Amino acid sequence: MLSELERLGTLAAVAEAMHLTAPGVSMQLSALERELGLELTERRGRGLVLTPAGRVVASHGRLLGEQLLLAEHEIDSLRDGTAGHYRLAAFPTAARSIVADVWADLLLASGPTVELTTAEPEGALRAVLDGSIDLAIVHSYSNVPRQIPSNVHATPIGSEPVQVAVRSGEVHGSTVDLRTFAGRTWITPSRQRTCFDMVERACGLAGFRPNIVAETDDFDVQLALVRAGVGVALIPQLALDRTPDGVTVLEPHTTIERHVYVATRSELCHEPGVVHITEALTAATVARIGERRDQTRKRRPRQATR
Amino acid sequence: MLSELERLGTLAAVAEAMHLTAPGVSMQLSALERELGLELTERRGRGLVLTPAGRVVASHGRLLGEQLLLAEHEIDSLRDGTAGHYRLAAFPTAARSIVADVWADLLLASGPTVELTTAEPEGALRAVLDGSIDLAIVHSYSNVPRQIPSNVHATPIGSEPVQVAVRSGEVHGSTVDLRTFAGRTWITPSRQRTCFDMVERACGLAGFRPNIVAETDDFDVQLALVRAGVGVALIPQLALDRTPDGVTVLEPHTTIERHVYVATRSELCHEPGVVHITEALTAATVARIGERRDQTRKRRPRQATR
DNA sequence: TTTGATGAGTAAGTTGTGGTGATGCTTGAC
DNA sequence: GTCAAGCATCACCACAACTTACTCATCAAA
Repeated sequence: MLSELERLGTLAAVAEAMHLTAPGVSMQLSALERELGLELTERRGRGLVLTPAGRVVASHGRLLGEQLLLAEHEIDSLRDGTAGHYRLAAFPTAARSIVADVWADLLLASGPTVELTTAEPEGALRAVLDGSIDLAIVHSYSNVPRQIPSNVHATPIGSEPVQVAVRSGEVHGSTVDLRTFAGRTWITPSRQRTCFDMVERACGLAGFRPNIVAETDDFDVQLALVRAGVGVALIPQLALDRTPDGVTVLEPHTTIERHVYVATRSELCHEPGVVHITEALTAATVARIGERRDQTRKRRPRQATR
Repeated sequence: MLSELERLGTLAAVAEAMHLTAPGVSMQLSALERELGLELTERRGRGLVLTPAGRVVASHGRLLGEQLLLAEHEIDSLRDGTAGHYRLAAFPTAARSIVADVWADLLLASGPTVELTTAEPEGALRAVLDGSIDLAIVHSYSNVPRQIPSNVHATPIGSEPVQVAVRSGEVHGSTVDLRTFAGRTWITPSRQRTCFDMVERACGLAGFRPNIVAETDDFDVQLALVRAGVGVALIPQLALDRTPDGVTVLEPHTTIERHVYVATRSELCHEPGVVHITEALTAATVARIGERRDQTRKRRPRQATR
């Protein structure tokens, strides 16, 4: 009201501009003067003008109004998913590939913002359940089904093949039977990971137990060890984008897929912002793993339930 | 409320923190959700947690709260005169001397801020009357009484002597009788100024009419003309801080004083901020004109009235 | 499994703020 | 001098915000 009064000069004009009556405005202003213990207006002729103090208060009022307008605008964008802030957890390989890709797009598009932590699927799903995380990027191997809690919704965003990494020159051809490596030493993820189970089961299906000589969750470390001739390893496609020279990647005869999902609490899964981010992640995953996989992928991963 | 809820986790705790009852808070929040068309909270066990949208709204609420707090703080300072914003007019010589001095102090002290325009006393007083200026620094010569409008209050902040400026070598000694220059050519302010009347009356009192060959309100220009030997001039002390070489300044036998006032509308004259600025201006004037004048000044300028 | 404690949500009742309309007073224009 | 414009005050009304009382859900301990 003060700000309008400064602009319009008379209380009657302010009242009209604000769709009120003059007494209403008058009472509001005198109430404010009483409350603040300051003279804000001063009669000049038939009109009212602001005192210096009134002008200061008016400018604060304008500032508050602008802030409120800003808030309203962002809240409007919240409704259609073009704004918002989400806490995202992703397993490290996804974080450094698809999340990094999407993040750049989000920054450009001034869409929703995210806050990233890296976590293995087990921990990420727990965090989704207890509410400390809004979105989790998790994975599950085709030979190690993952339990998804009942009130968590997992949207598949892509699948990638698991490949065999061997020292260059050891094996020829582009595909290979795992049996070939029955007698070899193996490099695997650490035992508490489902990635470890994936390796164990793949070898089991091929009829042998792997002779494990190194355990690490860092696929870059695994690749370095493979290169050094320490052993062989099963490594998902996404982690192979920086395969060092001296390491050859082969497709196993028995395909193993790693399915990637975006997991949220069921209540959130239809939120426009979540949908928006999920779509962006899907696009990034497709771009990373490539259309090529769309043909080879026989069984499209369906929504995982308990 | 949302912000507190984010911090405290339960609605009951929020209610207690805000000295309300739980249903009150509950109704407020559900009203907000209805109004915005967004789910802001979500039940988790016995408590309530914010949805991602809720967190965004909460952060806007916090921002608004901070802005409001800032406003309250400044309004508090408004009451004791340590904040505020005032529109100040000053005659050019005062603007470049005492106002410039005070401005630096105000910036340092984070006290009230000012907005300066330069104006000759006539215009400045008109602006004070019509409200477009809060404070005016005006002057009046001891031999040209100035009309101060009835509802304008003028506080004297200092007095300065008017000196005779002549080309160096023309006259010897430190004081001089104006009669000496009866036959000389004169440089004066322009005719519509009271400064002009001051010169005319001073010469009249000395028994002659000045032979005016140059009119300019800029005392620096007057000094340059004096130096060039165009004529002599009567110049107030404040304008003499940069007397060029080749110009000698003499005290006339009949003292002429220029009184400097801060003029405000009567309603404003006791406002703490106005008092604060007036005091600062007084201090700056004393510092400029010097304590020396306090002795020579016989008649302390009293508050001017109609 | 039952039971009690804690907490969210709903319903009904109360209060006080924020507004309107009528009226009186001041100011400025014709 | 008269009239219109505009602010302030008063009486009155409506509704938003809050309270109390109660119900229902959840969780922990017996």
